[in-house]
Amino acid sequence: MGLTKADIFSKEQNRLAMLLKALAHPARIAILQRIMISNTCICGDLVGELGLAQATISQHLKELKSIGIIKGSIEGTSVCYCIDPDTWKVLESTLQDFLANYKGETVCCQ
Amino acid sequence: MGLTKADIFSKEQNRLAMLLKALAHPARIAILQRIMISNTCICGDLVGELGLAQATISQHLKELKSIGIIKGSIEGTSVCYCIDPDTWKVLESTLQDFLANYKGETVCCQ
DNA sequence: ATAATCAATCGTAATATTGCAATATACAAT
DNA sequence: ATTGTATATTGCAATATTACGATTGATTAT
Repeated sequence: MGLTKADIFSKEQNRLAMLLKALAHPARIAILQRIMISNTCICGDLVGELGLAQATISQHLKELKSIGIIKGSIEGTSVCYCIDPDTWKVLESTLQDFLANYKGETVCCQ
Repeated sequence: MGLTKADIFSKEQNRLAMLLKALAHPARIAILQRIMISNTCICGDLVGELGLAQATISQHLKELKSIGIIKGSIEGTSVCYCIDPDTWKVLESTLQDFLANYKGETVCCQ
């Protein structure tokens, strides 16, 4: 069908899946790394650096913004994007909780 | 176009994106949580619990398996799936590295 | 051998994602 | 007002994902 049955999963499961989905693209990984390293970001820089068209990068930025991972503010003639600390904290703790469920190797599947 | 331009990104960026993509679905989150909590897993159990068709769950398991997050072995009449410790470690450390790039709030975007 | 059970695969429909050219919008400088 | 510069949006084509019914293959019980 192509439509995720979100209603049969918990709010937390859906939220984590959506956050991960927003991160699950090399261009968005690269964009976030770039924002984190320079501790600021202007879209135009990315167009030159990433090798993707301006429309495509704008679209990826929009996706990251819509889920709340980044936020942007107009900085003179261009737009400054940066990580949203609150969402980032949620992401970190949610991921940590998820990963922490793993208790190490099992006795089966050997 | 719909085809990710994998060649313009680094191996690490592509690998992380692919791992996250494999996790980025509520059904796969739920499956992994179930495997982790019970410390073992049989596909049939999931069919009853998740509310998805057997074919769909089998497909999600295949996806997790193909990226190496889980591995399966035949356990009598059914198949036993469990977390692959090696891939899990890679996932944990790669994610940690990625998240650690964030140095906290910036001075812009206020 | 036959039936029963479990999981994988195939085929297909519906929907989502990726990427970009073209265009639009917003603002600054002239 | 016009031109330039930066980003957003639209429209579209190509491809990927999600879901499931139907079928197949493999194993166990009879």
